[in-house]
Amino acid sequence: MAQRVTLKQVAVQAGVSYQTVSKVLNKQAQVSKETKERILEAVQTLGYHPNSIARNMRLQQSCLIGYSWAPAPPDQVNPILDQLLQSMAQAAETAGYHLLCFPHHFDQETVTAYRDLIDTNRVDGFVISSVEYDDPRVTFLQERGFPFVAFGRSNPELSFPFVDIDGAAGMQMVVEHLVRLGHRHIAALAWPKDSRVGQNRMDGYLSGLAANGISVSPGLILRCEGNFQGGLEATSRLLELPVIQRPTAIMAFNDVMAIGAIRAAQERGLQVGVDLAITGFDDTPMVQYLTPTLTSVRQPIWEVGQQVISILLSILNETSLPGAQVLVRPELIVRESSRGQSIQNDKTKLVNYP
Amino acid sequence: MAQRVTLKQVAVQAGVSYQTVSKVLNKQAQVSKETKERILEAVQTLGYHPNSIARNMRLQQSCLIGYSWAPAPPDQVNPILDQLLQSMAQAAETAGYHLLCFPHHFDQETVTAYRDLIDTNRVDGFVISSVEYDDPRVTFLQERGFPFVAFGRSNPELSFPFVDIDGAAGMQMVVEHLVRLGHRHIAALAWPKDSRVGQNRMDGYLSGLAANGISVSPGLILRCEGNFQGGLEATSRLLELPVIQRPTAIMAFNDVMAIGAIRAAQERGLQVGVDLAITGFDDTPMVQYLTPTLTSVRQPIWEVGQQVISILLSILNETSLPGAQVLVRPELIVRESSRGQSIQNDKTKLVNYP
DNA sequence: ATATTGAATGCGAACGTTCGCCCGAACGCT
DNA sequence: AGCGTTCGGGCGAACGTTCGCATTCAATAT
Repeated sequence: MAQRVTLKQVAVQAGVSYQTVSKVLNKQAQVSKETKERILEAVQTLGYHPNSIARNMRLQQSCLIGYSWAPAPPDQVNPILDQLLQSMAQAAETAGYHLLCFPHHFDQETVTAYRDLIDTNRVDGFVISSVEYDDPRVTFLQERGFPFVAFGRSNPELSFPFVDIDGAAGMQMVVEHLVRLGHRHIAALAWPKDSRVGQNRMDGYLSGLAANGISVSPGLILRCEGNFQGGLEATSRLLELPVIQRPTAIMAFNDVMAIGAIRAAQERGLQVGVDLAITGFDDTPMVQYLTPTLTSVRQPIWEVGQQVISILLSILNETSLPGAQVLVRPELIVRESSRGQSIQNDKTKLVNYP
Repeated sequence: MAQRVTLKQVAVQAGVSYQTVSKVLNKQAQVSKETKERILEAVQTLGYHPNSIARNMRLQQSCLIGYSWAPAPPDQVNPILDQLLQSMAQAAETAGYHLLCFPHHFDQETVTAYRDLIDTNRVDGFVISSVEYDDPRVTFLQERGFPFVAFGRSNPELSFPFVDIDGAAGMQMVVEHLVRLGHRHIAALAWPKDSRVGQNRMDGYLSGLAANGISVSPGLILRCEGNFQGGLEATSRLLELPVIQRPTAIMAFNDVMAIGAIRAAQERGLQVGVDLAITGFDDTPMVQYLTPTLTSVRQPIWEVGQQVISILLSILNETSLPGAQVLVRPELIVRESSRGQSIQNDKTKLVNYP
């Protein structure tokens, strides 16, 4: 491996003190044009690159942003992880920052890993995701006064910078879409009450119904686990209701529940999209290849990643409005499962309500 | 934010020089029992944690492992990213290392990002994945003599440390399985010839046939893009062959192609799993919820992550056998699409050929 | 009694930067 | 001619560690 080139070697080559080289490179000094050129030339020929560890040492920062996430359960895949990481990494890189990814620990206290990274000065800030009510990470980081930005909200009374998807708006779009198709009996496959994201989507479902003058039928709201089995069983129960109470449309709170719902309907010989509308949430890439293709709500993850990093960087540079809170609108993707058309495999229509 | 505690403060508290504190903490010195206890007590009460930037500065290392990956195309999801990252991050953490994730650049020369990270001393080593023939990263890192481990092989003549899935073995398991069910006309939905992974899987397909005394029918090998559309169109062509040439089983080189194949078969009114066997590769979590559920090959990603990091760490500690090359066996997951049974949704049988 | 060991600890130096202060020279002004 | 101002650049210091060598003191061997 080539020996590292340092400031001093450049300085010798250019015949100046090494501190002057540093000044030139940081564009902050008043140096004559000639010496400046001489120095830059020496930098070129020697192939000098600043040692970031030494810079970090001097500047008392690491230029690293910590990020950790809960792994997806084995029967599911995290549909946004790839894009979120790429987006955040890209936004960070342009500012000279990088992402430090650390593993999620179920067993021990969650905040331990965060504390260690702070105590050892490894990171300058955090991005946290999958934020829940009374999230221990939020309270911990707030107590320590350590910079962080959340992807997702928490308790309304807690005030901290976040970026979140407007899940309520997304659900409202779905309701709107179904109502236009003539549906009035719209069921919801919801999550347990302790889910913050679930509550947000529920709000959208309810306000969507209200906005269209539809009264809520408690029997059409089923709370269950957000997986295939949950969607399957809940839908089975819905389809056993007396005809007059039975829903003509089912809104699942995520895609994998919708897939369970489709299976339940098909087992009863129903043609999804014709006899019964079913919608999902997340727009997992594969749902466009289901039979029928699934109507879902797509989250603008790239934008979330950009915003999260942008806010965090402004906090780190202390150029921030203290409590930036951003909501981004998702996008409704209408497909066969809610359209009542015959099945075609290559048509996907994008509808984005403004 | 609390003022940072340094070695010197601990030293003052314990009444020794700060270098002695360092020695105690690194367990390398001969210090008396009493002072050792006094120092450790001071460390406790002051809450001292070593500043990792300063350590890195002194030790001329960053304890960071660089990792970058090509994002999945928009209609697909990377089924292994989550688990691979968690596995690598976990393995790294136990050795005091962390993952530095940087974005993939399509436009510029791929190695630029790698070069920058090396030049600025940001990372101690790399993990690279999606390795192809004549991969520029391999040649670049070999030239620079910079530590790295690959997830995936490249040209056979290149010698570097890697961990790879034995894709050939996986495909052979599939052939074996299909032959036991009585299939003799087994088609392959393959990838373009420049794909290293594709070639590896093709080898397994061919040797699997040979091992069972089945001669290769060139008409049953179709090369196409590894996406839904590719699988759909290739399967359509296969199903238009004269009955005597038509395959009774189709092995797709990945899951999303298999999904396209299923669609093509269903459009012709075939019952997949009964009239025609179809298999995938990767065992993307969602394929267990397809109709019919999909037989696929599962890759032991957790193990890959552990091995990759373990090898890299041994290189960094110079305790390595120079060219560790590890193959891990995948696992065949048999489901309805190749079983010829009526459709049931909750039965998944695992078969792992030894 | 003196030389030889060994343990326990102190001390200087270095890793590669950045920052602020200082100093000399040149310049323009009264 | 004297004085303040600006420009160009040098220099010391510090960030918090770790490492190797020097030093002290007591114990043992000669």
